[in-house]
Amino acid sequence: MFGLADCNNFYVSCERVFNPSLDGIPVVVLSNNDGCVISRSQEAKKLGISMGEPLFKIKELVRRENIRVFSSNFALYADMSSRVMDTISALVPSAEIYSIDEAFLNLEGISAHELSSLAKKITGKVRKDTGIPLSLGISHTKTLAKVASKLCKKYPRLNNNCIMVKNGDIEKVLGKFPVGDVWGIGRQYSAMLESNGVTNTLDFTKRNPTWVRAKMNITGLKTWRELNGDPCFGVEENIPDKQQICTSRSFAKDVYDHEEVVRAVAKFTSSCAQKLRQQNGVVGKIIIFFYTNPFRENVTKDYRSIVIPLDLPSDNTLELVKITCRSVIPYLKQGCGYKKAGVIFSSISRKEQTPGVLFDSRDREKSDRLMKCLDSVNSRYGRETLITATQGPEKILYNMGHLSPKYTTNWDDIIKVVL
DNA sequence: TCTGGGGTCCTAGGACCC
DNA sequence: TCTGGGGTCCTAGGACCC
Repeated sequence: MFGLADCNNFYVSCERVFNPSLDGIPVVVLSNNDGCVISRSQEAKKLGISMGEPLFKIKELVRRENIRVFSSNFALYADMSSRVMDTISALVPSAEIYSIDEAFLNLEGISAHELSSLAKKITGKVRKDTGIPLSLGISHTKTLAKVASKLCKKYPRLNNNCIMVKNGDIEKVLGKFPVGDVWGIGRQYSAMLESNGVTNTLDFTKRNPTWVRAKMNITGLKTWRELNGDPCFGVEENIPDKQQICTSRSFAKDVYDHEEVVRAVAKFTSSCAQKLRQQNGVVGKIIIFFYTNPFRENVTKDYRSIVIPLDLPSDNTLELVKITCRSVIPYLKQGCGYKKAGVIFSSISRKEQTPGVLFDSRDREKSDRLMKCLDSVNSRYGRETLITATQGPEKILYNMGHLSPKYTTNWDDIIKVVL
């Protein structure tokens, strides 16, 4: 048996834990740079605000309905997430943290009559200990458990628990479940299925597997099998190393001063390097991209991505920043106002498994000591206490005008709240 | 004026090997 | 009429996820 635990309206719920005046009223949380809506309270959903809606398109609605708006406070959400995940993990044989607000549960060895009380225990304890409302779906496969958890959100009378195990029940549910809402079936496939006469999920499960394989490849076939009760995915406990690490941001304005773009690239590179060292990796290839505002007309447009293969794999912020900044300069076009830039680390390998290089003149021990020092200063005194000179004092602005306090991770904010 | 930021897996096709 | 047979590795692009 598999479970899927999914926090309801997670970012909004995090804001509400520390600010109960937000209960019962419409609340939304915005993406970085205050661009789009990425989390909505039930009341906000009722007002017709959809996921990914740009803020400027609903300005009038926000004013009229008195909707409370928040910038994304990822320090807070990440900390709340780990509290939720710890609470869940303590109650089940094992769990896979699937995203910031979701976990798959391995319910092996738990008898059918115990499931219901366990489910109540999990949602109850998470609510009590962390303040976060949680939906829990249970079924024979991960994909079916996902369906069950979505039912919780649709039917309040389920009380956030949905155990979907009887064949008759499953058929009834799938007969009404839109195929596009199934985990693994996105926009393209649901359009394709619809044009082939498949609308609900039960229709899909009745299709011939050969047809599914031909139209949707092996991934689609696995989804089909899972919906038919045949598990294809297990609960993965060990978090694998990332194969790619990316840091990118949109800027508040179009940036014409190219020195500012270079500084941003330095900042993104440092951030990637720090994430890279956390998993003891070294990077073999870097991709830098930057572009002008794609939504704006009548301006000089530019979109570029630069691929830099490294001769010597590295995890040293100073080396990497030097490389990315030097590489980006010749490609920035005069007269272009850049709106977004990013850095991707690719071809990542584990440091201890990377062979040495014959003509490597670098002093790796010294480099390791320096990076260790850099990371420990920044972890102790705050993320950008120690930065490269190239990164310089920050000038590029990011819109983050509705940020709540870091209630759980920043001492100044904690003290403010307590007082 | 204002439009997010991360990731994964799979496949086809090209370049290469003997 | 006739043009080998068996592989691997890499990359770009397309689909998906939250």
